[in-house]
Amino acid sequence: MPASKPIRVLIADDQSLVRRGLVAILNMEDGIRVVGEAANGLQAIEMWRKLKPDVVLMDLRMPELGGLDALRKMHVEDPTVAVIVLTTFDHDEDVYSCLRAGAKSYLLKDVQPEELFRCIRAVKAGEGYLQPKIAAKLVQRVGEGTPTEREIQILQLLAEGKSNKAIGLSLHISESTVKSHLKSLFAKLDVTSRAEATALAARRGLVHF
Amino acid sequence: MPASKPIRVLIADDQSLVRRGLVAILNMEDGIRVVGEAANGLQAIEMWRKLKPDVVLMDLRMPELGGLDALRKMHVEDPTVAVIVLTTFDHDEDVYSCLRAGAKSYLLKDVQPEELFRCIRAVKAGEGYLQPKIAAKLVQRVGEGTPTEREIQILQLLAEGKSNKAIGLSLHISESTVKSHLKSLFAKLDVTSRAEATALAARRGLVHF
DNA sequence: TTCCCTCTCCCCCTTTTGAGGGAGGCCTCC
DNA sequence: GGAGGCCTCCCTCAAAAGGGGGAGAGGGAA
Repeated sequence: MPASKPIRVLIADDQSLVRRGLVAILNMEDGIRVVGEAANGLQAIEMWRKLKPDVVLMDLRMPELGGLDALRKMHVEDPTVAVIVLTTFDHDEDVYSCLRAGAKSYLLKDVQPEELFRCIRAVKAGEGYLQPKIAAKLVQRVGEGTPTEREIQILQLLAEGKSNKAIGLSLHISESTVKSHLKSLFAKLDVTSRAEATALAARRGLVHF
Repeated sequence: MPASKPIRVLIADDQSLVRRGLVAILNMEDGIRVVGEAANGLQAIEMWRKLKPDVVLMDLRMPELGGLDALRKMHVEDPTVAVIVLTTFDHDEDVYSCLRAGAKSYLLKDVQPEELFRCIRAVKAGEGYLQPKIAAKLVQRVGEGTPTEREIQILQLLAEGKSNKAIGLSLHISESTVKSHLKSLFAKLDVTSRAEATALAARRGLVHF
């Protein structure tokens, strides 16, 4: 029992129910201590600067400033920051973005408490921690064509029900160009219609409604 | 302080993190006692029969048997059953379905613990409990045309990227009929394209990917 | 430099979609 | 018995979408 120095954890989640629950669970575990709670990204950064916790447990969907942006800002200030993203959604796109932004781990909220403890300890030790489910997504990712920024932009407008012409007007490009982008986007997503593309975008979290 | 008879609560949620958190929070509150935990709908029904709790706190998305189906079965056995649906999503369709199925309340997980306690006490007292946000959805609901079963069915296939012809083949109806249904569906949803319909269906939870 | 990718735009062509009508059969509710 | 809703199917027709091809400009990497 390392009663010497408990791991100091900061929690960032906008749902107070989840926050309180996490506090209760983590504080029951030996060697782990919650030292702060934040309800949004701004608070999280602020408290992180003040408290310098060993590990940050961060939700993604938060008001004011999302977890991803908060993570990015922390990573700029301290590239060694130990952030575990803990979220309900396994939107592929979020996983990639967070890990690219320097997250040490990406956990789904259906994780077992014991695994969460293991993860916190691993991250505190400077290691990364990936669930097999998440790791599989990364493997799948390589090789697949990744949509470009422009394509995502068009996908967003498409999902709002806009026609190719309307999309072209919005982005100040010709309808032909829109169709051209959509052709390569459809190929990358492996879909054949805009309805299918919209559904897939919703599943993967490519666009945010 | 009613130290006399605490309200006996059963929790049904597949995420052990949430479950444990709820237990910790609820048990800290005077007059409320968690008497059981279930990880899916089947377990929930089983434990509900055995324990006869005063109040059931139920998540919707669960393996084996979802919260809605579990709620329905309980309601058949005991129409006075006191179920509070506690979920992350405010998909309009879920709200209507649950309340129609006999839920006494529909809470989002971003609820404050204090409001959760109030809700549990109200429901135990035989009252319903609706957050203003949820109540507003119900008001909005009336007057709007509600999609029929058939329309939802077609919407589902549409969101999978199927063409009208393919949808017709799937449902053993003519393409003309599909177009006919889509016309009234579009009017009800107030959209003009299938991509828009798909996006709206995703938001409202009309279809399940 | 050459190669590859992205973004931009164009052509051609067929198929699908969406909006307008209408109509008959089958329900249920009043 | 009607009224209204739903499901089924039909017609027409213009617009949109999607699949095939090509092509030039720019940028970054090998």
